[in-house]
Amino acid sequence: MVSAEDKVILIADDEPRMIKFIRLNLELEGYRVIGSSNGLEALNKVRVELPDLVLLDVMMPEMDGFETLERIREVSNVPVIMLTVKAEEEDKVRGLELGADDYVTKPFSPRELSSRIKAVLRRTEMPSPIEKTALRVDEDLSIDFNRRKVIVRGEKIKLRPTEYRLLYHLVNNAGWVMTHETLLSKVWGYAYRDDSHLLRLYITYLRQKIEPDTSNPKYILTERGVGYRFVDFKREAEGG
Amino acid sequence: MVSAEDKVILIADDEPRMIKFIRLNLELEGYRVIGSSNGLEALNKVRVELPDLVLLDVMMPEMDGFETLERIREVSNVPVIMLTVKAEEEDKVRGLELGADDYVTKPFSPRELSSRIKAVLRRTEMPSPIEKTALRVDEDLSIDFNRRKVIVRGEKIKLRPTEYRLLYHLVNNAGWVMTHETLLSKVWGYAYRDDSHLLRLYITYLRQKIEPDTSNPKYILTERGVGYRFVDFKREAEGG
DNA sequence: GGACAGTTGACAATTTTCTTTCATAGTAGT
DNA sequence: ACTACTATGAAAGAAAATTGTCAACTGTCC
Repeated sequence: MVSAEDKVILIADDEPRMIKFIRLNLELEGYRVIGSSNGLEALNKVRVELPDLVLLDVMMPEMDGFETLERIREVSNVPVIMLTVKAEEEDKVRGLELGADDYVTKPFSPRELSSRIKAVLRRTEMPSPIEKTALRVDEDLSIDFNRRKVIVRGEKIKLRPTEYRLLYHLVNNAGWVMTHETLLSKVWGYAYRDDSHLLRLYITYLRQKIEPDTSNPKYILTERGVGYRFVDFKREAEGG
Repeated sequence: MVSAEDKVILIADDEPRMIKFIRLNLELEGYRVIGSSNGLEALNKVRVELPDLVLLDVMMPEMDGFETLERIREVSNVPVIMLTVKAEEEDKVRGLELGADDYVTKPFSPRELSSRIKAVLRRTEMPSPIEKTALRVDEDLSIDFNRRKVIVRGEKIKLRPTEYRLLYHLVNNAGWVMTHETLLSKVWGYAYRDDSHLLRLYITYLRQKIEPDTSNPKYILTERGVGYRFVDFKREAEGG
């Protein structure tokens, strides 16, 4: 389904030549590569593009790699590999403590970078779901991703694997709009990113299973022309 | 947030610096850390200290990680994560077959180690050990894993060794979905993890022996595309 | 040999996935 | 308000994958 070929890698580096160099090599291996020239841009793209891995240059103007990493960690658990010129032990420790997954010192060979990426992806591929136990969306719907159980108005419902994966991505980003492309890419793989028919079909399936009123959805909301959004139940509950 | 409070982690590594590095990071997260510099020492401490998890370096003088793991398994079911320098596929297989719970390759980041530990603890924590006494699933089925006895509608039935092991893993994780891979790996060994045909066959055998109606199973439920799940009889009984 | 556990092969039944088609709802322009 | 247009939703069924079962084959132990 989602093969290694569908992995999206985000690079943040203020040196355009470095981005070009990395992009060239990674695309050869079948990754999809997104570039960004500063920390803030990278931070935004992490939210929007949901990359599978981030390469973060430590030395960038304005917002350096460490600060960027810190702020990425506030919104995402995406694996991060830090890039730096010197192998300062102190930098390394700091990066790792802030939640980096690995460290590569410049200059590096394409082979080295590639093998580090593979290693990190392999390690982090384990299910990183919403750790807790059952998730209570509201009194009518609760979802337990660990036990793979969805309860609708007191009854356990059956979800097919694809429906389940789609729901997972929607709920995991509750409150945020997921574009058609992103959802297709995450659930079916990058090659399906234009197949909006499929997405609509499975959205329908899901709604028929969890929505009380299909023609007036309260969980899976349509964002016309953009994508879908799962209701932000965490904030809704607070009443703010 | 999973509290690491009062979890005890035992490390076995002949490199004092590695122990120091791990200790530093794990204590920051609230674990209690016990070090040991060789396999024999680790084995003793497993018996005495009853740790919640063991980190076992593969390469140690005298008694290596595999042998240590083997001997630990004779006296304890404590979860074990193996540490090794290279991701040798062969080593990995061997470790998993001997009953390791996970595998981390050096060098690793604190973040990675921490998340692996959390994952393993979460996995191994939930299913309460059913060893103690005979288990009454419902009025038609009870199982005594101590005496290797299974009673179906009042009559003792005979299970073959493999059927028995399969049932054991299913019941031991009642309410949780066990993936094909996990079951195959636990029951037949890691090398069989792709042989889903075998699994299906034994599921059939088991059902024919314990289910009142094979075509509508009430104990062993199919989770299509994923694996199987033994009914969560503990919760079902409560009526929640 | 005979009994038994384990494994492999074949195949039908079932379920899931995807394609196609048509209907409907929303939007912009007039 | 009407029309034309686009995006979305729903229905039906073909195609593909998964699952359950029967039967045959292998090897071991007595």
